[in-house]
Amino acid sequence: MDLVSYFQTIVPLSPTAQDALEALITTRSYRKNDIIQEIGSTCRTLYIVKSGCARIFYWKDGNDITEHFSFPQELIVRAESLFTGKPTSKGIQAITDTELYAIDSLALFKLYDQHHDIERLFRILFEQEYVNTIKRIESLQFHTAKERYLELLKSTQYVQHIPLKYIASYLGITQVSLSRIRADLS
Amino acid sequence: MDLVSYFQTIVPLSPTAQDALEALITTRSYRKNDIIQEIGSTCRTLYIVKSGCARIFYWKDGNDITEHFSFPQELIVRAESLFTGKPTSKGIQAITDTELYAIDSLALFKLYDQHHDIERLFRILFEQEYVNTIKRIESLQFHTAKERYLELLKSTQYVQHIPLKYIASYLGITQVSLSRIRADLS
DNA sequence: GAAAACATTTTACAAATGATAAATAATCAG
DNA sequence: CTGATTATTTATCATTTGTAAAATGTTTTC
Repeated sequence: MDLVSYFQTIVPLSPTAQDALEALITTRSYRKNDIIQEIGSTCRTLYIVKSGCARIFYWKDGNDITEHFSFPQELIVRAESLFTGKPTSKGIQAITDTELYAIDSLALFKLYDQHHDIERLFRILFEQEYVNTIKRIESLQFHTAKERYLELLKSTQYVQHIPLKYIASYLGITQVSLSRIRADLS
Repeated sequence: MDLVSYFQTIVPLSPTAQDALEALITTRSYRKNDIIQEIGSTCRTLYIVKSGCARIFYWKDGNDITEHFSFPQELIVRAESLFTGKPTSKGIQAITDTELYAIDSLALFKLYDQHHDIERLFRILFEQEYVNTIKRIESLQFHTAKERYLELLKSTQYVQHIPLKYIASYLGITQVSLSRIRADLS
């Protein structure tokens, strides 16, 4: 499905809003492991996954930490930079070969002024992200690592394409620990 | 400071928007430990703390878990219910004697249609909440319990009024474990 | 296809945290 | 004020997770 059509399922958009938004959307392709946005940069582009999957990651004490995975139709944005205009110590990387829809953030924010419905659309999209993030906190706060792993497995078939080391840090545990959990399960 | 004046520091509001918003804001007082919103209810009111502090909490396996603390000038809202219209297994409780600004959510959403600037104001307020939540994930994902406790201590002086059992579950550890951490620090 | 690079599992031991119960300390209601 | 209730600390032991290093498995590159 076309991206603007998908947006229409969330908020009805006026024809001019549709056109204005359409004009901003480009498609970009990345190979497995490509860096999509560099660590330390400022977010100036919103992405939505068209195909493949990608992750938000950062370095902490010499370890590569995965903070977030995105799969088709999902946003992938370093929100703490997008909303503050400040650089972030996080980056975005393609996990598999990946196609993304890209939207320039400054151009989008200009559209907010002219098109109330576009601002509303992205308000709602980010509200949904916010709710997902709250659920993630529940999970990190009071589920065991094993429970969190099983939850992730259920969430999407794409998990099988993701290297374990990425999954381990996403779950907040070491690779060794995840390996033990997997050994226990079989 | 008056709440609408505070809002103006975030987004300029037209005089009619100011009046419309002002008309929605009421003040409510609660005594320590009062339940502000019941577990299982649907969120129909946004609150902003005027004085005191409050928490969002839920029950998990017979344990009372604190998910969030709010202090003066901060929002306290069960977002997963506000944005979905569905009931939530979370509640809101006053930790100390507390005064809240209250805004009816359905009335607010109606104002969104008439006042682009009001929708923008709350878009930005919730974007800020979203960013805070992302920071919380970083903290839960890769800081030790001791680091998370020290971080919380730094964040606000109000922490001293909060019972340890609430703090422990907020940090994702048991009360006993938090007690040990405190013993280590002195 | 073989060497090199990278990913995952296993092992052994240390440290952190959980569970339970009991001991103290602090707060509240009459 | 005093007993009752609630909150916090301490102790013990079990479990989970971390760290480091080595072994094994898989993928990539030439």
